[in-house]
Amino acid sequence: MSQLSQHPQHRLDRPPPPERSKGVPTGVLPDGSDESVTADLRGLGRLAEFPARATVLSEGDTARGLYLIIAGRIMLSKLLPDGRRQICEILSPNKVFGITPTNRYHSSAEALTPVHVMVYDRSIVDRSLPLKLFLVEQLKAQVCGSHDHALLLGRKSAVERVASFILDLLPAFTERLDGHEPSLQGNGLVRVPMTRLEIADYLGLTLETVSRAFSRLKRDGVLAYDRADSLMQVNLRRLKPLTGTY
Amino acid sequence: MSQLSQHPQHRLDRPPPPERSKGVPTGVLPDGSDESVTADLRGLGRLAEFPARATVLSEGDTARGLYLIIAGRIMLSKLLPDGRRQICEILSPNKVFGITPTNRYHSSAEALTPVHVMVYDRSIVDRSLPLKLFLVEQLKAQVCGSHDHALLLGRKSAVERVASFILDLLPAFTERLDGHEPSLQGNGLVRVPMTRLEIADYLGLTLETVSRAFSRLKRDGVLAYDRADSLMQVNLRRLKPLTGTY
DNA sequence: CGAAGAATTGAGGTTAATCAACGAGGGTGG
DNA sequence: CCACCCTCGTTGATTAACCTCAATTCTTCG
Repeated sequence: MSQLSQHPQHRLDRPPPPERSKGVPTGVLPDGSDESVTADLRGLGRLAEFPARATVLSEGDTARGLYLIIAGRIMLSKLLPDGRRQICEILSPNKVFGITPTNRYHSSAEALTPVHVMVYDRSIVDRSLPLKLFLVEQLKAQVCGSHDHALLLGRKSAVERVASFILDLLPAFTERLDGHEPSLQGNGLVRVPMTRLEIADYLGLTLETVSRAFSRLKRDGVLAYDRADSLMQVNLRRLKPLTGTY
Repeated sequence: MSQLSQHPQHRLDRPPPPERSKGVPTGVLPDGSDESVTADLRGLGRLAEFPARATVLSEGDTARGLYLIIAGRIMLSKLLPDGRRQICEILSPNKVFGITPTNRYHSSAEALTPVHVMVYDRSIVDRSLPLKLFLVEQLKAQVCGSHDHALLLGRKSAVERVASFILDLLPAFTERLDGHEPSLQGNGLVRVPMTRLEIADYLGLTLETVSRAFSRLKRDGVLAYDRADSLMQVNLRRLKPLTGTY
């Protein structure tokens, strides 16, 4: 009856999640980096590497500097005092994090895959014009991405959220299929790099609801998979209308 | 049974909402602008004014330029094809909108109050360094604000969302009350500048749920009000714990 | 092989949405 | 000036979606 105890699902003690997908060689960087865009910014910072699931920075920590993803993926999250978690963004190479208008980090950053990042001290950021100009472009994209995420969180149903999430997993394919392409995408496996709990925290759902949505999409023939962490087939023509966006 | 028909509540035909609070003289600019910060950027753009509820720009329109709020408030929103709406941000003076990484606007902007804005053509923005540097600072704040909003939309209950919203209405007071200040704030009225529907679209709820949350807070003695558009008293000490954040 | 975490699935409960009725406030026109 | 209308807001009854709790299976790893 307490209105404080509804959305939650996992409070407080959150054991460190182990690295996923042990069947795949780790240490391999999953995302290709776009060398050209950031090449001129390399000299200003220092390179750092983190294994999957490592915490790169924590909400509330004193902001040491800015991070630029060279390779791998990062997720940004925020916690409520009772342990409810919201994953706010999932960032790819060339995206920045550690953004804050104050002197403390506003959200936590965790490596979703093994990552390579460039770290720029605050003093460097303040002085480097190219870095700031780069920042403007990246922040524009991140603001728009946040708006899409707000629309998903505030107005989409569970299935719509999961369908949207899966579609976002396939950036290489979302550009195509504007008309009549092969509806089955069978390029081997599409990796699902997050656990059901992480997906749930990203989509504002519980892990059970995410699991049920996946099962439903599988049962309805929209997806085909054997393992939770990879999709063998994605029927885009049927998936897209389920996102609520099209 | 259709999973497409849950969150909605208002689809398609959305009649133009009339201006609120007819009892207050309009044309008066509600928010004071911080002249100092943006003074040096004034010469680059042109000033424009919009009455309350005017549409400043629409999602999907070709991006003509960038907008800086001088006075008044703007809300940014996105629509799903079936009419579900999410208000993504509510912006105050010195904030910018019309941000897009492409050549089309990514969300719509509507005046919540009468507004004064500076309009900067894209070509100007591309060339003006001071403008870009200002942009960086503002975008940092907006990214963090979007993260807070994601946490609210994804993980907070209806009452927590409304309590958080009300707390955000009182920026002049949120800084105080870190310890033991007067728990009743009786400086005349706190204006609620949005209709229940707009609040609902901002908080990812229905207008009925918002209304019930207000009623509950009133019944519980957390708020006191006679009219829906202004609060006579806000018990901050009791409101804060209801936001889920503290 | 056994343990531990992740995922799935089912049963039941709770929140918020939906559907509906009513009332208050402001504007308009007779 | 009053009747009417329209929108907004409130409140109640009901429904539906999602959460919670729980049991089971699967995978991975020691």
